[in-house]
Order: sequence, then C-alpha cells, then structure tokens
Amino acid sequence: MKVSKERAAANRAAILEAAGRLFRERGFAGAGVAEIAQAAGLTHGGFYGHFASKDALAAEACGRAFEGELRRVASVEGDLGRYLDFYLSARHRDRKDAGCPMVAFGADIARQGDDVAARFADGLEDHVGAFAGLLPQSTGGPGARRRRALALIATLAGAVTLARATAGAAPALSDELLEAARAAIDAALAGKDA
Amino acid sequence: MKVSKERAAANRAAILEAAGRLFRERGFAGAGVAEIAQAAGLTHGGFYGHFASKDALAAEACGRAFEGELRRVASVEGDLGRYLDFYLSARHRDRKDAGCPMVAFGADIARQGDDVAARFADGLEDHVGAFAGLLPQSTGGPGARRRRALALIATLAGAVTLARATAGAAPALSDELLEAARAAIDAALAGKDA
DNA sequence: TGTACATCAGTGAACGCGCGTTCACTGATGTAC
DNA sequence: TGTACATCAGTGAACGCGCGTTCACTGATGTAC
Repeated sequence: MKVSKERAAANRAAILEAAGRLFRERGFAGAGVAEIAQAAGLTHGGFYGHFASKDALAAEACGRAFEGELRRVASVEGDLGRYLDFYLSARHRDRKDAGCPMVAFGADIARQGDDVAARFADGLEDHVGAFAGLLPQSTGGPGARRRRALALIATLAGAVTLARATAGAAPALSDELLEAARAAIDAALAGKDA
Repeated sequence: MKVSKERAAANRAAILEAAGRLFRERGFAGAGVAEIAQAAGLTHGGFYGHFASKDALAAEACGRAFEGELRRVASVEGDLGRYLDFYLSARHRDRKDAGCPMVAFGADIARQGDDVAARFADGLEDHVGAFAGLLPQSTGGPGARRRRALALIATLAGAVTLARATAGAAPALSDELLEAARAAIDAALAGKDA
C-alpha cells in the first residue's frame, strides 16, 4: 500500500541506517538485501523502489559511513588526542556495527564494483583532509603534513583492523596492538613537534 | 576412481594452493568450494575427502598464508629495508592473489569462525616475533622492540590495505599512501636508532 | 612374478537453502473537482 | 469542506542461480596369496 512521502523518506533513511550497520558487521557479501530491508521495517520488494541495486546501496552506505567519520573528526574540536583516544579504544574495536569505514570495509573494497570503490576513495580523500587539520603545523610545509596524515591514518586503520581480527582468539595481543599504535603515534608527534 | 597416494597428496596441496590464491583474491565468502576444487583439478565432491568443511580449509589456508609471510621475512636475511621495499611496493599492492594475509583477510577474520580466527592470531603472533627480529636493538629493552614491531606492522598492513582499496579509483592517492608509510617508518627508525 | 580382489580417492547428480531481482497486485495517499 | 479517483510505496510470490554438503557409484591402486 501507498505511504506518505514523509514515511517513504523515513523508510529510505532506515534502509541506509540498517545497511550501515549490517554491511559493517557482516561485510558487503554477508549482509543481504532482505535482511537489510527487514531491519528497516520493510519487505525486500519495497527495497527496489529506493535503490536500483544492492551495489547502489553499498556505494551510498559507503559514502555515508565516511560522512559519519568526518563528523567524528569535527566533534573533537581540533584535539587530536581525543580523536586518537576514541579511534584506538576497545570500544571502537568492539563495536563492529559502527565505527570507521576504513576498518569495517578495508580489504573488501578492492572486491566491490567501481561505484563502491569510487565512493570509498572520495570519502578517504575527504577524511585525509579533515584528519590533517588535527595535526600540528609541520616544518616541511603542507605536503609534509599530508604525508604525515596518510601514514598516521594507515597506522590507525591497520591497528584497529588487526585488533578486531585478534580480539576473540588473542585478546592480550589485541590490546597490545592498540596500545603500541598509540605509543608510536605519540612518539612520532613528540619527536617532530614538541 | 582411486588415485595413487602421491597423487592424492598432490591434489590436497593443489587445493590449499588454489584456496590461498582465491580466498585472498575474492575473500572467504567470495570463493566457493567448487571453484577452488576446479582450480586444483578436481570436482567439488572430491574436496570433502581432504577437508571436513570450507571452514576447515579456510583455517588451514590462513595458517599457510602466514607461513608464506614468515618465509618472506626470512628471505631478506635481516635486512629490514628490503622487507619494507617489498611490502610497500606497487607489486605487493597489485598482486592480490598473493601477498600478506593481514592485508588479504584483514577485516574478514572477525567475521569467520573460531578456527580461522585462532589460526590468524597464531600466525600474526609468529609474524610479530619474526618481524621484531628485523628491527635494530631498542633502548627500551625487548618490550619496547615488540611494541615498535606491533605499531610498524599496523602501519604496513593499513597502508597496503588502503592502497589496494584506492588503487582503481584514485591511483595517485594509492601511491601516496605507500610512500607516506615508508617515509614515516624511515623517520621513526632514524629518530630512535640512527 | 602373476593373479584376484578389497580399498578408497575422486565423480557427478542431488539435497535444501538463501541470494538478488522482478512483477502483478494492494490500498492508503493526496489531488482534482 | 466533501467526494471520487489516479498515483505510487510497499507486499509477497516467483524467477534463476550458485552455494555448501551428501552420497551412491566408479575404477585404478596396491595388497594378499
């Protein structure tokens, strides 16, 4: 049956929200259209009124996930330490259904279609810019600052990815990974700018 | 039909070899038993004479992948620079069917069964030990050396993961990620030990 | 060494299942009068 | 404002397909004599 325009818009938003959670939790291949639609309170048939395909949903969900991460960067109000506290926290590691898309999607992006990959690359580029804004001025100019941002982002994403992978089977190693990444980042920043 | 013991052992090895390639390339969910068996020159039915389930194969393939990475560490004969040259190379990024299991499996491990996760954690622990052996002596004792190894491994895995994810849609960003990671690692090692 | 036969690695049809997607239909919405 | 009706968001059955796994069968291997 038909539904009010407000309701339809809310349903579309609910699909995107559910996709954000379920794709992160189970991967793009592991979360199905029917499961996502049901989590949004619809049946699978209604899904195709909102999105052309599962791939199209994945691309949009990927973009949204980076918007969420941008909001997180903005929320620390320029305080890099607060962002690192969150990013390398046990909470971020353990909440697989939320959190940074680099960690949740990571290796899967290279196996998706061009649309998803393009959204990911755009989102990452934006994220690099925002994250670089948290870093102290660099002696090497803006190029050096960007380079530093890229390396730190790789460390952050790698540490949380490996911490998640080992959380169940080797919890001590998992904690060590988060702590070691933090110590290395603090040392790198202190060495150059303190 | 029956087959000689040598042939059967070779078939098992061929399944593992194909699984190593295809799981890395398509992910655990994306590579099927029939496809792997066919790549090994068998039909899918014969597969279950060698492995109890797809999950059991995934666990063994994961363990083998880390053995391969250990061999790579050993092959540079203590020269950290050579290992970094390979790890952060365009070749390593572009050869998705081979290369480091941390990058190929990454986020997927947290979505697999306990057996796979346990093999991954064991493999990673071994890799940390081997990689730490490439690092120069540390002023902070063996604990500091291990901590440094963990952080560097996170940087390496994160950089190649993100470089792969962006290789298609943003090749310049992909190259930058590899170069920035290398620069940051060189700076960190120079700052502490040069 | 030669023969008879039990073993068992591999085959391929079949299983139930869930996937992404389509489509005829339903019925509340919201517009035209 | 009240009524008639076209619109269209959502439903749920159906599609073809590929998945992991099972199993009756095949026939070369390799052992026992």
